Amino acid sequence: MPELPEVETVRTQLLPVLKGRTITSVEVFHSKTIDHNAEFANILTGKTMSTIERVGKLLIFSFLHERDLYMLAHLKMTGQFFYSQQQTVTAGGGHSIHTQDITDLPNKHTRVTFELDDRHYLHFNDMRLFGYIKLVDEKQMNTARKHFGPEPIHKDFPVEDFVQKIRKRKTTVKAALLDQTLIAGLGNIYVDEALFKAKIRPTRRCYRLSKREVATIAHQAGEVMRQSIHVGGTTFQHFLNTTGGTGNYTDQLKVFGKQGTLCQICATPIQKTKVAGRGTHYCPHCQT
DNA sequence: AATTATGTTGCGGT
DNA sequence: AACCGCAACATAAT
Repeated sequence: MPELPEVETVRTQLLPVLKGRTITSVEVFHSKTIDHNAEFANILTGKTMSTIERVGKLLIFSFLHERDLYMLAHLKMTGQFFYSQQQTVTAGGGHSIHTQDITDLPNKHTRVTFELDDRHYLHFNDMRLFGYIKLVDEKQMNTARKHFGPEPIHKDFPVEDFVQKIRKRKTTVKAALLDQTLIAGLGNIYVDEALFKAKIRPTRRCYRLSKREVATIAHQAGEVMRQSIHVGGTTFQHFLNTTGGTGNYTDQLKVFGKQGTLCQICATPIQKTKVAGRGTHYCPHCQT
């Protein structure tokens, strides 16, 4: 499940290898992925990549000398970008369970392949077809940006404003933290991890949280995502980075997927329940 | 072999 | 405006 740290990992891997590269051809294997845009390949062919930005879990690609064309990419649940070299000789297969053999691309889950002018390819794989890559103009790009609230990894995250907004909500704190317009970048994994570090139960009602508790949640959300970015994100089920490797934050998860194991702080078994319609993990002793 | 859980986002309805 | 439930999908597990 790519959340902010995983998408940022992809962005920082792609930027140096794609910047300045010209797209020489585009192959679309599944039309839904590109929003059924018949001109997708035509428009991109010959375009030179420049910046890659990330807002929440959304990637925004821009192109040299193109002020009114942007490519938005969302991985949703199972989207993956893979960067591979053109094959000149047949390579032997890898045997790892989790990592993808990058020489075996495109494969049955590849939805779009971009051919680059330096004998490399960029592949977009997406098993469940929720992800998308779409071309938009500047106005649409700015509209997409406005959808996202502030990011807790940012130094000037507006804590006071966040406290005010959160405390107006009637839902559980878990539901609020998943709302990308309120705070951007958290998904199911990092919400559970942040709430564990903040010692707050996911079922707590927003309006019953103290100002200090809300500020702590924002702080811990930033901490957990910054630390995850530092080690290349979390691979829980599907996430792989652009070279097919896994994220190393998986080893540092305290509650997500840890139901039945003992809390590292108090040795109480970690519980799993459903909150806000989502699988939710917490320590019943540490989190109150 | 049919059913269920998985998780992000956007939409319709309250 | 806030909130809820569900749809969009494919696959593994039951």
